[in-house]
Amino acid sequence: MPELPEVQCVVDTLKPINLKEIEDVIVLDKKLREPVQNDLKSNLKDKKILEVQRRGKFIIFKLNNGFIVSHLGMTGKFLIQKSIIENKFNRIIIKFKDNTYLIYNDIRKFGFITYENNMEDNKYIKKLGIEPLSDNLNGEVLFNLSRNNKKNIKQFLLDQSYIVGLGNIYVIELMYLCGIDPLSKAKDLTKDICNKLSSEIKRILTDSIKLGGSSISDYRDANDKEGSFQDNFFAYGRKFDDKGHKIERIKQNGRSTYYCPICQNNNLT
DNA sequence: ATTGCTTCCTGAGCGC
DNA sequence: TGCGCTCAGGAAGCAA
Repeated sequence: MPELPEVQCVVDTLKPINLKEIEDVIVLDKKLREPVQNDLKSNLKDKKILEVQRRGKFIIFKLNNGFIVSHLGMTGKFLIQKSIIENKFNRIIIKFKDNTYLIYNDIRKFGFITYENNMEDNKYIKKLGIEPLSDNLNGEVLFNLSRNNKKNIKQFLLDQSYIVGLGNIYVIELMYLCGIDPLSKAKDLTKDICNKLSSEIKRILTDSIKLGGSSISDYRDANDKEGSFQDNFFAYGRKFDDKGHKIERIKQNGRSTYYCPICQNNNLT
């Protein structure tokens, strides 16, 4: 579900919890992707939230002592509430000393929250690749990363150890925008396509963040507000593109790919 | 070392 | 109305 823009919008809307102190943690369901730690409550009690950051699709809450690391999976949400709004998918409730709440709500339970004493060598974070909105990503870096890479291009872009933050939707959109045949291999990318891809990655992610991300069904920010970037999709979920070309839908590695066989042929026009 | 299939979980939407 | 099927912003874990 949430890809980089959605996670960034959650992080941005979590700003009001900065400097709040945790009074209590109520675990309603321990069976998340990463089972809720037995000592989560004791580790979080009396801690102060200093800052909320994003790394890839992970959310990192920096505390005065230690960190919370979280991933939203497909349907995870963080919601700031003045009083608890009952919902059967609320999984963890963090109560602050000012009597406001941070709710972790997750229908499918593919997300998680863990407490970490330090972030050095964190098993999730240490595997992550380049932040696409940083200067560390450019066409040349992308070209070098994809050399000799036999993965198909979609798998390559989805792999969080190369570039972080892209998920199924944005990869589909990017391949459409750059005229990339989804059946081609990463090593088939030319320098020109890598340059184009790099700039389109930055543009589409930035544009989506401005529009509050994409809400397909479940995604909401910490204020329970929807994004609107889904109105700007060129390929994902469409039957025809803007040119009237039929959009084909195929399965790649178990996930849907929408693409235009006419336009997506790896030739820059 | 890679590739690709299955798994975790719940709900929506479809055809019959 | 209800059943059975497929699909859904992710990604670890496994077998081949």
